[in-house]
Amino acid sequence: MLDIQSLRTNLPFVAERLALRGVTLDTAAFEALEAERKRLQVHTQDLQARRNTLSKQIGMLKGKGEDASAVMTEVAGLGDALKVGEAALAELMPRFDAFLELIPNLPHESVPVGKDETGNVEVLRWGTPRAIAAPRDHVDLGTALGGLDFEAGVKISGARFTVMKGRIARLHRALTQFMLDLHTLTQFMLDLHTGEHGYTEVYTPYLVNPESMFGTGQLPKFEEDLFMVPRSDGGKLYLIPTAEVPVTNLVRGEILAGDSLPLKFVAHTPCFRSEAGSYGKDTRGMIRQHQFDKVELVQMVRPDQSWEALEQLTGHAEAVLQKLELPYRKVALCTGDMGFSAAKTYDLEVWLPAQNTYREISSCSNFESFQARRMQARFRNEKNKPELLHTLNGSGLAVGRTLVAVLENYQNEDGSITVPAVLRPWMGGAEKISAA
RNA sequence: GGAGGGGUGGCAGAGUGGUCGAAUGUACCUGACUCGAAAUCAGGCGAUGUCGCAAGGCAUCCGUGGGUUCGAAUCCCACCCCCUCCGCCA
Repeated sequence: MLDIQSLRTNLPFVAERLALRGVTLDTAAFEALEAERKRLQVHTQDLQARRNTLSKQIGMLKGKGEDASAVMTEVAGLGDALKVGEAALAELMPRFDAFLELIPNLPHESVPVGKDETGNVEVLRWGTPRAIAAPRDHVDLGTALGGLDFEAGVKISGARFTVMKGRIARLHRALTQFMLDLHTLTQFMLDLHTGEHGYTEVYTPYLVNPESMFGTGQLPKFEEDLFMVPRSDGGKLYLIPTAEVPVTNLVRGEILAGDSLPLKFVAHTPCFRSEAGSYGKDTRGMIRQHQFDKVELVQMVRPDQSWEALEQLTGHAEAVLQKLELPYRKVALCTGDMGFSAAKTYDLEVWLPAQNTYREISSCSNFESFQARRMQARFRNEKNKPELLHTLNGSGLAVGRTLVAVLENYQNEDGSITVPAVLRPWMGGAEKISAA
């Protein structure tokens, strides 16, 4: 959510920045709402003030045992006007809030201007794709190895669900879990992030309430992208589309001590996305699923440190790719391609030989105070006053897509997969995965 | 699921219809004392919104939402959450 003051005092600027995102701010509608709000609020609060003053007089008169009937008659005359004013305000304010809540964040000045993904700017390339003659994709490779079963996923749940088996499942676990078994790759990811990067591991609920979804910006605008679980009492829970939601909401409604920042969390969770509106996209393979695992990095920082933190956090995600020796590129999303809540986003795209292109495997964003304002997440600043903190997050990494990248980049001519050296401790020392 | 208890400021904890945004303690800030610190003493210290050039004023907030009343932290209704015990359960 944007700062309402910025709209009041600098509406043309806000509209101009939003226009870069392809969003047209209805400034006339805002000004009308604001004028109405001001008129009603001043009027109603004035009536409330008079009522309060007179009521206090009644209390004082009665305390002294004097007659208060004249004052009581006077205050009774305020009743109707007050009720009308309060009712009008109660009707207006939700409309006012709804208007604000649907406005996306303003892009940071360093964000390249563009209208869609073609406007994104490559910041760097790391690694050189290995020359692979006639590369096979992860579907062929995984199916041939008996480790990916797309038909089973369809039978059990439907399109965009996959079953993993055997050593591929273990490879995925190696890429995902920390302490479930003796050695896993997510343990490697989590070890890297908790050990070398200073993050605290958290385990969170996978079902969250609407307030949490509002806090990070998924609601109210993007409900169709979520899986909703109705409760017997009429309430709702949502399956998390990313660990960003439960982890960031850890600080919702809190006023943190200034010296507790920055907070850095890492969480491994499944992620659930309905993928509404992407019916024809990436229908083959594991690229776009309703359920996938992700290791997520989240930071809460002081406002003056969030831009440094974004570079740092992105570097942490890059380190995973570098240790896996997967070629990737780092892209600064342009104004027209950024998500609703982000002020700036870097995507990391990993090389996929079978697609002969780079595909998104991580998205790292600084939300500045946009989420914090929705969540009322604050810290005590130098003046001991509550101040909104800044939030950031990034995938470190999406595990399913990392598995795809490992299968495709480490494939051998005979269809076997070389296990990346850094993963072998979590694969029982295995150097290769081959058929039977 | 059953029975009981409870949700008040950063924390602890008073307050059961009126001068209560709320005693007190603690934390924190400022000052005094000190070479400095601790201790002690004095003063200050909630949040949000809003009006105003400013000084400052006003409104709202005592789990949430309704209601009663001239007036609600306090009374009524519903809901949420926490704690204790019993039952059930991985």
